[in-house]
Amino acid sequence: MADQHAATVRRFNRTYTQRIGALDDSFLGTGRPLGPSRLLFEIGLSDDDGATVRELRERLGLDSGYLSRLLRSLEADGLVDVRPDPTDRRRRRVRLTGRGRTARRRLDERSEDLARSLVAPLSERQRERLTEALATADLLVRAATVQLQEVSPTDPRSVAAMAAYFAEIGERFGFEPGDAWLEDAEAMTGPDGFFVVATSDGEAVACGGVHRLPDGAAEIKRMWVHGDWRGAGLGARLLRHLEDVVRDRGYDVVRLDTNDTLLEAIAMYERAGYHAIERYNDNPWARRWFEKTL
Amino acid sequence: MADQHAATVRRFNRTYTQRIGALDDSFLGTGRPLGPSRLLFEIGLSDDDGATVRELRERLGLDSGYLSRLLRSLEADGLVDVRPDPTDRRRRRVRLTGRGRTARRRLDERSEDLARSLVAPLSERQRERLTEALATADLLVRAATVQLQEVSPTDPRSVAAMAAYFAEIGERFGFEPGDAWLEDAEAMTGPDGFFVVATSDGEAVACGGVHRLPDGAAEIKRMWVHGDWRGAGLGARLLRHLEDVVRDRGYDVVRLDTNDTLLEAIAMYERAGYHAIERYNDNPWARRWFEKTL
DNA sequence: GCCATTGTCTGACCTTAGTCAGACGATCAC
DNA sequence: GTGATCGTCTGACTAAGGTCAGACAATGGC
Repeated sequence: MADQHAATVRRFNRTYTQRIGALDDSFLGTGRPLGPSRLLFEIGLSDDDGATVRELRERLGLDSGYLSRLLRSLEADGLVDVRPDPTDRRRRRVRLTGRGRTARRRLDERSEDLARSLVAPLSERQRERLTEALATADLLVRAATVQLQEVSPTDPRSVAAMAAYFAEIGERFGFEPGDAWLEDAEAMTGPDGFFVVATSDGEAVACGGVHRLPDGAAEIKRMWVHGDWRGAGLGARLLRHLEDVVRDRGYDVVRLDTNDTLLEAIAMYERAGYHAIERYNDNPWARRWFEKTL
Repeated sequence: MADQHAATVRRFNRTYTQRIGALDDSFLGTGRPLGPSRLLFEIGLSDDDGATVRELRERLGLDSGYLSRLLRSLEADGLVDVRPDPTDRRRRRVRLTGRGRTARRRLDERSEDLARSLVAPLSERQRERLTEALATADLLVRAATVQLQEVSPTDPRSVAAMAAYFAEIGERFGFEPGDAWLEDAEAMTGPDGFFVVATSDGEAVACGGVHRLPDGAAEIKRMWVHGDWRGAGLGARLLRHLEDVVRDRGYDVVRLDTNDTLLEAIAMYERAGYHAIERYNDNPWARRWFEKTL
């Protein structure tokens, strides 16, 4: 079974590398070599403020020296504009110039043409099947390659994730975190607590934290999955990961609370072996309480 | 609609290049750079006779000088054995040595591990969804990138395709081509006839020919699609292509015959606008006759 | 037997991609 | 204010990937 999955992935890899990869390289190479083209493409994805060099480095996974050189070549061609970030003058912000946007648009068109020419020989029904299959594969490959990492709850990624979390429950239940946020953050560090963020392309797509309850049990809090990512099994994976770390830290009981309208979350907790218990805290927003013995 | 297909393809491309492509490169690079590794891999796909240099060049799409150099480096490492082909001493046949097979196997294992590690974070159900999606995408991408080209009916690819065709109808209907094969081949060249082969990875996966009937109509013959490729729309595409060329050559009527057990073929002809007519030839194997006005 | 063609190889050459060590200014913690 | 750290850049270097023109032997067509 496992072998069959691997075999399919490998077969697909071969097909992809030969048929699309080759085309892809040629499409990006409109006069410019691949490196600069990819960079141009990536810069164009940023908002009006542009991107910092560091962001680009992470998104593209490039060496700092190499990236710097690539930027210089784009700058020499008048395609980008690099200037210090006013809030931190060590950082530099990169933005497309007018010419850069034009070049980027041309690249975009070439890429679009390429994609169209790939599906052109197919019938409409086949095209739909292919599109559906690729969309599924895309979602799952992204989900499979999400990075789970323990970071400080005050790390920008954590803050972004928790802000999204609070915005969401604020909208749904009128919940307002107030100052509790900061106190909690502190509890989720040190020897007893921790915080985990799942990132994809450097963006936080899920998070969850653990702190110690007065009676010595661990409590999972702030568990959140980005709306676009629900249904990809990310929640279950994150939960599993949190439990693994909790176990390593010597806990043997985990508790958590949730609202009774979050049916999918409740179902997931139950599938993961949690059972309902009595109210163990005074969280006004919570309606259901769960516990699991590790 | 069309834009949605292209957008999905592009989105997938981006995901693929970032997540799998990068890993893929690293996996193949076991000490050896990518080029030699891919070559090693490709040589290992051939049968015991090995592959000719030309075959490898086509399958990998490499420059002849470059390939020659790559071969030399593998040869220097004692991984392959290159010697003249006894039937045509201009050609050279490449075969893996014992060490080559070992190296190739190691590569294979790494690739397998990589594929497994990609799907590892997913649940079994997700793995199945991914596998299914990739298999579908694989088939359709292959189908979309099949090359249709007009070649002589005596070209090795044509001969291979027709041999497969005759073997198949021989098995199903006890049909024996006898000498008719050669005469027909001649009719499918020159100004009045032609022969088209569809190839994928250099292998013939479908074929079809056209010759002129005594009354001036065109007749499609030897239309065949490889068993593994049925259901991918290749037959319809080939038929459309043949019709296009037929029209260019100034014909305005096309006819063809088939056996009544080939239900799928018949359905395809009907979908393509062919209508049944009376027997117009003395082909003992035929039970149905069709015509289409272009 | 001759000439054109085919199949492969060699040498010379070029671009792209990427690494590494260190320089240098800006910022942060105290 | 100072030392540590951060963020970016520069210079020097290397390997990989690839192109092109021609050499040369084997083969096929006539």
